[in-house]
Amino acid sequence: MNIRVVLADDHKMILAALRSMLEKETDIAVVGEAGDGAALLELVARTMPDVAVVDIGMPGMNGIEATQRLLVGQPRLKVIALSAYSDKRFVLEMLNAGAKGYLIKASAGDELSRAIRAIAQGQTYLCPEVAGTIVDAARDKTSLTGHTGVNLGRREREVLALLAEGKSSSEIAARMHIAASTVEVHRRNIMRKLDLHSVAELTKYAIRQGLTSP
Amino acid sequence: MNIRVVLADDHKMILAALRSMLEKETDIAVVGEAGDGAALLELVARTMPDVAVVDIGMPGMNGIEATQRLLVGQPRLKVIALSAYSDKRFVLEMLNAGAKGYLIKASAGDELSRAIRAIAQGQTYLCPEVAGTIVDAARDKTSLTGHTGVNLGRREREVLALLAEGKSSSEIAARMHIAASTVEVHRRNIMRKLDLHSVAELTKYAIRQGLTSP
DNA sequence: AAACAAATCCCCGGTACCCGGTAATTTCCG
DNA sequence: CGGAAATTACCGGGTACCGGGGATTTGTTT
Repeated sequence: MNIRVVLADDHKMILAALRSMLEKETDIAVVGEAGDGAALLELVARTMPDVAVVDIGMPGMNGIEATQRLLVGQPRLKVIALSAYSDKRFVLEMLNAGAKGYLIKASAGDELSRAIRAIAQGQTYLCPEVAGTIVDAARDKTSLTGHTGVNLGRREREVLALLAEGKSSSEIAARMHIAASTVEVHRRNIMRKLDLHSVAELTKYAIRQGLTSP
Repeated sequence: MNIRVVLADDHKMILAALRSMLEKETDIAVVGEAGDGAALLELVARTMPDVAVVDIGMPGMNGIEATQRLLVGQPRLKVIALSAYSDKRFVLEMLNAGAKGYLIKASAGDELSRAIRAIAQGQTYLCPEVAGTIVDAARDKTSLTGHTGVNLGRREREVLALLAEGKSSSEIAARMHIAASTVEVHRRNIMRKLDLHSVAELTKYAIRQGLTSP
């Protein structure tokens, strides 16, 4: 019985490359590809796969949000997160969202098929780099017991996205039809929540989150 | 006669995936993989391939610098740039560096093999998105005739990298053992040269250049 | 030698960011 | 319903960014 897999990434070429890598495995069948979160939701509902390999950094709906929504409708689906970064926040958020596996793109190529098989059997698979961050986080149990603390509000995400575009507070205020002072409060709350202290760090976080493109 | 190809990308999994995609083509042989610019130089000198597929965003030596150095030693080598972005500056810099092809990762998967065949026959291959930016640039011929205007000095690149890390001017000054005022001059010169006007834009540019990781 | 670019340093002024606190309203969830 | 969170808004202060100018040294090019 083949393991039915769908792939989600915003780069078509990466999708095609991952597909041909997985097609070499006789026990794995790639039954669909999606370029963004919305397409992934539709694809999963239609094809009912066993495993979804989801890139975190996708435009529009990012991988974390897509995973949350996905598992509401398809609780039996197994999700493997695929990301360029092993950032602690992403790992925890993605696992909290319900992902059963986490790989970084710097992992060896054959780790993906091994992860798929492990996850399909109900196991959890983390690549070594990520496993390290998990045990670190387990030390200060606050970050595992509660949520990660990084739950930005809808408006805060909007502000963050515009900040990362290079917009000034007043420009953002005009765009969002609120006072500049409010924009500043949002920014400061974002910085406090994420423990970041400069526009550069905010920008990089927004890029990792998929809120804007580099 | 097979086309001998080497691949360079900082993500091992992407390398493996691209390799298995290309191995389906009977007339293309992948003879090596490199994870950064230095490894690519060594690999090319050792294997003497026909074509090098180079990701622009690599840590350490980025794809543009690697391409320049590569073509000094191996003028007959054909380089295909592979990037997540179709930014005008990168396209022009990469082509000026000597690349014969430019693909974005959002291109269709089979474009890579088509591009490799075209380049191996001495042609030039640009994906549609990039071709558009080229003709746009051709309109104001200044950007094609002369250099792209983006020739940052060594110190300017150092400042830019630290700025994109979230460091303040005084922190950068301490790190580089120069006065804070000098750091500010560098920053302003960078902004003027690149026509960017905020730390967020500088950060994104630095990321695209591979000067820092998101 | 002269011309030029790069890198270094300083001054000034304006603006926007960064951080602190306070507080009202709306929205969401137990 | 009641509390928590999100969203809205303002005040004030310090610092750093942003843009303009000028000046010197060094090294390269012509």
